[in-house]
Formats: sequence, structure tokens, C-alpha cells
Amino acid sequence: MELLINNIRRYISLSDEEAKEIMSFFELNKVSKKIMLLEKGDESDFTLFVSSGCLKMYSLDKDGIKHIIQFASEDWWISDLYSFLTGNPSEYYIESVKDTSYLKLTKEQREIMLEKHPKMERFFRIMCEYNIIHSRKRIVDLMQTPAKERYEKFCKMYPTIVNDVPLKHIASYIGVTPEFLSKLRSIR
Amino acid sequence: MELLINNIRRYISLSDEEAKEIMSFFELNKVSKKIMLLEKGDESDFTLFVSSGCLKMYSLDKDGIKHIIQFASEDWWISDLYSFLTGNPSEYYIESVKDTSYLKLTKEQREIMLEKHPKMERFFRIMCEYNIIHSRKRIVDLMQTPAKERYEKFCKMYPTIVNDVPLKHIASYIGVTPEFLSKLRSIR
DNA sequence: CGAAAATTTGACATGACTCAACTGGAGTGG
DNA sequence: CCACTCCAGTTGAGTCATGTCAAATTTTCG
Repeated sequence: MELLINNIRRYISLSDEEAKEIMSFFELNKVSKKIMLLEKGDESDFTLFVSSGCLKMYSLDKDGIKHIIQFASEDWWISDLYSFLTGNPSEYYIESVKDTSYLKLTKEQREIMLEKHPKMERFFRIMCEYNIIHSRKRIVDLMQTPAKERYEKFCKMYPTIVNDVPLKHIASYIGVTPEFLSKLRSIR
Repeated sequence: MELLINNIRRYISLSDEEAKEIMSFFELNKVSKKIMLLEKGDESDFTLFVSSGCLKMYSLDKDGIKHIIQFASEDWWISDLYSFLTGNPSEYYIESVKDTSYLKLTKEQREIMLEKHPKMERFFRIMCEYNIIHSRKRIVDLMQTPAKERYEKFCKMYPTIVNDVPLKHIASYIGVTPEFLSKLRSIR
């Protein structure tokens, strides 16, 4: 897919030849909405790149309440790195929010790819670095920003996702109950 | 320093020759407590590896309240990746909590090092991946774990740091006011 | 020892949650 | 195409976790 190659080229340069080879490590898949791609307890031996649609990753707490860790819509990567790296069973779930097509890179394929294309180490390194920046901002927000502002920020930052997912998912992502988010919205 | 080399060897293998060369990109520094290593507004063009002592990274909100993003004691890395990567002025502060010695790797030196030792791409990639895992756990905790438990987890996870820093810093890290943490502790 | 900082304590305020009831669409099946 | 169900979303009353502010106490350290 064009989209993936452009995504990679944002951080490193690739010849057309290389691009084609790299693509060959990925497998294209399509799912309809509400399909589980990863269940808690499974080993997450893959990383996904969403080419259209939207996925969500979440955990369930002891009361069975969902906490959304990440959305991934078009042009985003998503995986349970913990399980992916350590081989331990996953703590999280990954599920489609709408009809979605994605490219799948298995752990095994990634190792082979990194072996053959050490450039890609650089790509994944940089991608991770940006991910860390993002995670840190989110941590700071959870600590120092009131819920109402978190919601407004979310809407500004992810206008696409706001249209793709039900409100209660957004509530979960920003860390409040759906009822409370509803009240926040009505106040404005 | 031995410590740094062992830290790197946790993820990739290095010959003694390589280890020596890699060390040469770092600069050893020592500071006493309460010294600012990075101020908001500066460009953070370095990454630090703490070889003894303890550093903290924090943001200040509009009311001037500190929110600790990360501690780094012996054998930890710390940097404001955002500023380090983008060259934009930093949003954060880095300050020593006690007398500390650390190894400094500048952006420039890192680029040269990565050029000469592409292996290190792999090291930084893996380090970042583990960092992301950790950040995600912290996000989930902030969302789904009550403050008391967060405190208990912190004590278990970072017994060293508990002794190194005042309580109010821990309160800040787990995302509560010092007064409230104090009450939590007295309840037990 | 004495000043400054860290920690504790208490009274009170508030943001966010719980639970239950209600509303309004979006399917679904007859 | 209607009746029915099932969610998502809203609303309200009451509660709980955590914050605020101010003061008292303890610890740290020059």
C-alpha cells in the first residue's frame, strides 16, 4: 500500500526497490466492525498498520470497565508492545470499531525484515520515540488537565476519530465515565 | 562506565572494542543536588544516563504546580524526547534530586554514533519500546487504579527512589496532592 | 540553635462517579 | 412498514474520592 510506504518515508528514505521488498513482509487483511483482533491472554505476535477504518485497544478492569488505551485510524500503527516484545500473554484487547483494513506484520516477519533492512531499525526507533512523546503528553494531561479540557483537546486533535467512534469510547480514552462526559458537553 | 555498557548489553551485544568506542561519545558530569540540567524553554539537545544519584523531570502547570513525569536514578535514561527530536524548546525541567553523576550524549554525538554504529539504532529502538510499555501501564493506572494503590505500587516498584526523594515528589508522580497522599498513608 | 522545608491534620469544597430512569435512534423480524 | 428491542446518550439525586486552604507539627540542615 502507498499509505504505508509514505508513512515509513516520513522518517527514513527508501528506494522503490526497497519499498517493494518491505511491503512483502506485510499481509493485508480486512475485517468488519466489532471484530476482535487480539484478546487478553493471547500472545500478540504482530503489529498492525491501519490503512482504512479504525481499531481500538483497551484493557478491562476488575469491574469489567473498558479503558481505551489507543485508537488507530487510517495511517496509524497499533500493537500490544508488551506482549509483542516479551512473548507474554497480552493484557489488552484490540477490536475493530468500524469496517477496517490493515496490514499485519508478525514478530517473525519483522525480525527477518530488520535483518535484511537494518534501515528499518531506524524507522521503528523514530516511530517509538514519537510515541513516547505522545504518551508523556497524555500522562501530563491526565494529571494536570481537568476532564472538560481533555475532551476539547481530544476533539481538536482527533477530529476523524470523533466521528468514527461512539462518545462513550472517547469518555473511556480521556478517563471519565460516559455520564460525566455527557454532563460536561451539556454545560458549555 | 561499566554501568552504561552493561545497560546497553542488556539489549544488544557489543565487543569490548565497540564498547570503548561507544563510551567515547558520552561525557561524564557530576552535579550536586537541586541543580537544573534543563529548563523549560531551553532546547534539550541531549540524553542523559544516570550513573549514580537521582534526577527528576517535571512540568509546571499554570498554577505553578509541579507534575513529575519521570525519575531517573542509577542505571536509568532520561531526556525530553520532544525537544531532543524536534529541536523545539522544551516543555519540561530536569533537575537533580541529590548529588548525581551522569553521562551525557548530545544529539550531535548521537547522530555520529548511530552513523558509525548502526547497531545502536537497535538498542535505542528496543529501549524506546520498553519505555512505551511502561508509559502505557502508567496511563492505565492513572485511569483505573485508585490513588492508594498507585502509591503502594510505586513503593514496591521503586524502593530506591522512595528513599531518595521527598514524599511530595512521589505524590506528584502518582498524580495526587501531597496532603492527600499524607492522608492515604495515615489510614493504613 | 533557628529558619526553612516537609509532612500531617482538620474543616470544607468540588470534580467525578454510581445508579436508576428516561429519550431517541438504528437495526431487526414479522 | 410497523412494533420491538437494543444501544448510545442524557438527566438527576446522592455519594465518594480527591482537592483546597490554613494551621500545627516534625524534620532537615546551615
